[in-house]
Amino acid sequence: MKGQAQSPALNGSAGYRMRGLQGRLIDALGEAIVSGRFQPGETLPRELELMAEYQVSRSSLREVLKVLGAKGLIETRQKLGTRVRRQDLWNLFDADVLAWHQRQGRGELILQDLIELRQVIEPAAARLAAGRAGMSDLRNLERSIATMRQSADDLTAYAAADVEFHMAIFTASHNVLFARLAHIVADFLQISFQIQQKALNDEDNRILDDIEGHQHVFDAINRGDGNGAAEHMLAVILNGKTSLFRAMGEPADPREEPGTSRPSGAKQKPRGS
Amino acid sequence: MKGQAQSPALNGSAGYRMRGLQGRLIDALGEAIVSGRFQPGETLPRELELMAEYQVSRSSLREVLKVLGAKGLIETRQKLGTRVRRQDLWNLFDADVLAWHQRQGRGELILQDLIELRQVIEPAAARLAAGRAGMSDLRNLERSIATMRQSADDLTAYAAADVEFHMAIFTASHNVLFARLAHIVADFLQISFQIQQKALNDEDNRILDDIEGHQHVFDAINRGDGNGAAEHMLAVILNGKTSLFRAMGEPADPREEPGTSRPSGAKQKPRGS
DNA sequence: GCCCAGGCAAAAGTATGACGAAAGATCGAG
DNA sequence: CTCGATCTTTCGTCATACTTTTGCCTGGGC
Repeated sequence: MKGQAQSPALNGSAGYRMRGLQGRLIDALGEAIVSGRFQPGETLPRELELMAEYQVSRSSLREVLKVLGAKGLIETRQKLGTRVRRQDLWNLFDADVLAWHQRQGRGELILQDLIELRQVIEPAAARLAAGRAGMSDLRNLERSIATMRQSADDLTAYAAADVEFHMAIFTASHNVLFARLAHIVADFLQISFQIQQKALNDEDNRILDDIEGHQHVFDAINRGDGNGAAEHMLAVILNGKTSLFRAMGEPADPREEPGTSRPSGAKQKPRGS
Repeated sequence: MKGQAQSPALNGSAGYRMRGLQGRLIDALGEAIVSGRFQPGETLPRELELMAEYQVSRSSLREVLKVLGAKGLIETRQKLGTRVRRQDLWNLFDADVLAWHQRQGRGELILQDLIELRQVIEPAAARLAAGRAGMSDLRNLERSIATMRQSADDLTAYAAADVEFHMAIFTASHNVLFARLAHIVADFLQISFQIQQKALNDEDNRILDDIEGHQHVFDAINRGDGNGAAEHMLAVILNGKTSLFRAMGEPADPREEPGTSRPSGAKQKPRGS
């Protein structure tokens, strides 16, 4: 399970299989919606047309639409048809929705928002962990760091151990909502590693710093030092952030324009194909 | 309650309608799973049996199962049947899943975890808002506070305005992930208000303090003071937390918190000078 | 005795056609 | 011009049949 394929759609987070007719259709339609091919507010083709376009039966199509509806992407009502919902209603904390964004241009935007979230969440999780970690939590953390040390030359193994460490922190926080975020962060980390793999190769002494950073987090948790744990965790994330941005060849500059709402401007797209 | 006018969490967040046969079945099965009637790892009855038990056709049942699968509750594979997934794979950031927890005993547990999350997220969102809020954001915030002031005697209107304020903060952070959390927090706040309605009635001078707290948050954002915004937001949340716990007649903190018996705002991120 | 290949069967996956229900659109009565 | 009954479109639900996947069992080979 640990070494699951790095297939683009990080499966394992959704309760359905990505393979098969329906799975592919979920993927295709989800990505089409996220990509903006179907804009929010727009009503996408009726069931009959979709059946024809994607060559599936009504049952399969409807099950697909139900899934997308459960993820908050669409909303379907009788007589009105199926409409794409406002973007802030999409369930962004869903691995699939995240992955669809990832495969579009917006991926990097989400990535930055995710980093901001991590900067806030993970120090807090570490702080909680410092006060609540049990024996098994500490053992998991220790083991992850040990694996990181041992596999400083094997980047794949290193990445896996790193992911394990961060997930163990969330688990040790004993807060189910934080624990849920762990999986989101884990997916994020896997994407990050894919991006910065080359950068890490270039200067792998950074890995040693990284390990030390993780060690400091663990030490703080181990002695119940919540503030210390939070601080060191923040440092770890910020380090990862800078090296990630370097690998992306992007300025570590956050967004500059907060997205001015343009009421007009969007000319109506013609219906049909 | 059947009143769907402002039925809190249930509809509005999911892309499907809660009414109708399927909606009811989604609700019933989801709640049954969350309640533990079907334990994680356990495989629930096959489609034929479920059809018989709930008196629905196979198509409807399968669409229901697809929804629950999309929310991460279950996982269905050929030949094996439908299994309940590990709890940490459930999509807790889904309004329905949260509502199902709410309707069980676990509701209060989640409530506490949610408060912890808010203590971390909302100050951060306020901090971001201080740096990014645009004109329309500030106007929305101002309007919410004004409405709060005007409706200090009408608790329902007050609650609505309060929710609006917190959502406006998230929006002003211009981070889509935070914006997504806004809806979760909004649902939480509505539940909170239902619980503490009587408590607020008892001593409604607390409302005035509450308003002042919100005003301070706005002022800080308005002058671009990130740290100030974060601190005041934390204060607002902690105030709400204590009054909520008082209303629930529960001990304020069953769990041990790491040295935050008196949560001083001093642990904020150190900012250069 | 262990292991792998192949077939069996059970359950989900897919397809089709029909009817029911909701809700926007239309048009006539007042 | 307003109101409301009716119409019509589209999703909601149902029933049934067929296909595909996959766990499991059987049996032969090493």
